[in-house]
Amino acid sequence: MEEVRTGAEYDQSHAMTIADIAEELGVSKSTVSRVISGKGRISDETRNRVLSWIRSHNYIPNSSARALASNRTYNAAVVIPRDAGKGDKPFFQECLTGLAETFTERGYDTVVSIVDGSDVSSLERLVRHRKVDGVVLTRLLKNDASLAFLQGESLPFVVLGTIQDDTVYQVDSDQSAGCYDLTRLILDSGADRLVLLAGCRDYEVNRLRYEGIVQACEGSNVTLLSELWDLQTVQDVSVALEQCMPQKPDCIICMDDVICLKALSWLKKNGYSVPGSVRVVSCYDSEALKTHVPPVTALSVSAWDLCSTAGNALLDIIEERPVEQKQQVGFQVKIRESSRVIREK
Amino acid sequence: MEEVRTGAEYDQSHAMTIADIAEELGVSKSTVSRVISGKGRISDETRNRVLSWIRSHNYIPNSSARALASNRTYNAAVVIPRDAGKGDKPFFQECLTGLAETFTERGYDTVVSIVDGSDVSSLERLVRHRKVDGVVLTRLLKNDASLAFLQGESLPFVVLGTIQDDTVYQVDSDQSAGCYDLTRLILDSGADRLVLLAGCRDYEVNRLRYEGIVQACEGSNVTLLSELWDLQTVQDVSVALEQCMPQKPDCIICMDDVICLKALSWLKKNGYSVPGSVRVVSCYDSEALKTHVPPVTALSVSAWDLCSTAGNALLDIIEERPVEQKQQVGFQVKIRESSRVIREK
DNA sequence: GTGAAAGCGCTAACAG
DNA sequence: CTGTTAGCGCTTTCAC
Repeated sequence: MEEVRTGAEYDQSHAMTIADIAEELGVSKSTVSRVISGKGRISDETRNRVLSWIRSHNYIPNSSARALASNRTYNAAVVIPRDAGKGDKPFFQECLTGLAETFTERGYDTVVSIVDGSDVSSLERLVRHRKVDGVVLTRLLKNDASLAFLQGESLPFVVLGTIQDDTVYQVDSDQSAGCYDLTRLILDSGADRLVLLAGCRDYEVNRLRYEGIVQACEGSNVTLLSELWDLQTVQDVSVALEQCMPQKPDCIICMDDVICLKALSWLKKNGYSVPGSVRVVSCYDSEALKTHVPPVTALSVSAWDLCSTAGNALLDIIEERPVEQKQQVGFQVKIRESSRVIREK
Repeated sequence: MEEVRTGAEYDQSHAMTIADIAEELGVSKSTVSRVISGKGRISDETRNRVLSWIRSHNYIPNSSARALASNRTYNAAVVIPRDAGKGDKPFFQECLTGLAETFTERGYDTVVSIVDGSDVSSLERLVRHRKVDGVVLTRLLKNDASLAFLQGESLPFVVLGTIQDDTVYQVDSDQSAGCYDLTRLILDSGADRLVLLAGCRDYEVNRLRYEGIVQACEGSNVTLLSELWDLQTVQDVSVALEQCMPQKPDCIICMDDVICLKALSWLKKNGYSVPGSVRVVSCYDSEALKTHVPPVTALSVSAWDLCSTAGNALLDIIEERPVEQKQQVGFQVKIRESSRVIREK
């Protein structure tokens, strides 16, 4: 039974095919194909014979052939912004890991596409070459080029984040609600002189966070002392703080962990203690904030939840299962030292 | 010329094929195939006719078909440890970005495989399904399971890191030499009471760093006051420091940025100033170290150099160009505040 | 339940 | 230089 190909099993170039299996087992190729795909009726006996042969010979089908014939690659793409290297590092890392894991579990492999601002050529190639069955976008800009491109193609995709257009599948934590809660927490504990240190206005996520913050403030008839936008560099943050610290804020709201860390570093250098002279909170949690001295109060969303939801949604769309257009995952306000009330007002 | 398929160009399911092109242009499929692949002789006229048709119709070949026929997927895999989420984050992120960029430039797409310790099943599937033409491993453990698996397959691969076996393609910075230089620097500026805070003994890279450190010490007839290994958690590092600070070291060598940050945090909490009461250096640089207060002296290797070298090496192997078995990229000792000499001895 | 046969879209000898 | 002819390995009607 095995004399013909002995030893050849280890040679990639002479890998077995369903034809080999069919021949050895005295059945037809289609029969073998059927038991592999699980489609069509097969007698238990035949199925078992084929399956056990496959297992014992460690057969794995050639996916290019399968892709060509079935028009399905069993690959899914995840799009990562090139500048993930700066800034929100852990988040995209976790996204990638989480998505890859979800895909793997369901028999798909993960292709990455790094896009740089509006240059989505790598994504374009991937999609046009039909190398993937679907795409998940891990971040959304205003006028997002990847989004625009994908909307023009007829390929399933889901975005991590929130977007007005409800023809696109999206999963997000409720950023507004989260920031609302976080801000409420601050306000309720007596703060009323708030400043906001924010990042790039182009990010949809920042808009949503802002919305939540402002809503909470309005609810308490508080207005932000200052709001500084488009903070990128250490320099930017320093300038922003120099500008707003004279206003004697009692709490600084940072829109993400990166800005927050820069702010904390400036505060320390300039002799402000946290939370003694000013309290600090962040709308995005990270390891660094957690281990900071003092630990920083922050809004925490589980990238893993986000990704497993998004990944499964994508595969469901691909496999034509029903999927909700808009899904949300939970968030948590992690209350830590940096927002402690030192002196009651 | 376009009347037949008007509008169909936007429909993935009716994408054009070389057969369509051949027909419309009155040439044969192989002619079209030849101009696309650039193989074989074609008259300039024919080539231009085909090329301009392709461009104006925005034709892109179907890669599954190409893969099946040519036995080449134009995909390359990068293997990332699952626990990249904890610890060395930026490094793997940069690796992925760097490799993806290199691959893209040369017409390949990037497939990721997250492996979890010795569970390399996702890599196995990828390789056995023949979904990639080659693999780069971004980290090496002692008895690395991915390595072992790949050595059994006849698929090109290159590893980031150093390994004894010189049948495997490898690219690395000279970790030993780098750590040697770093340690020398410390010793030459008068330190002689050194302690080492180290991570997992299983990492080849840690062994190499250790080697360099020890060599430098021997050159100066200094022995490490203590060396603490397998430090993972904040807790581990605290215990380690509680144990070695009573020995009054004048410099703490941390094997990587993660350990270093934990150490710095402990030192601060426990009233030690850096570099005042003790100097601190790290064998691996990171953004956090650079922006730390004070900035930390560290050995810096450019993940980007590493990756572009490794990525190109892999593709060269795949495309059967000559490649050196072992390549090294440079490193730099970034001298910063944390190792400043406060009181000359 | 199973088999025969016709592709999927591209590549690669082999002729001319 | 270009066309003809087989496939690559799997899926998928359509018969039996």
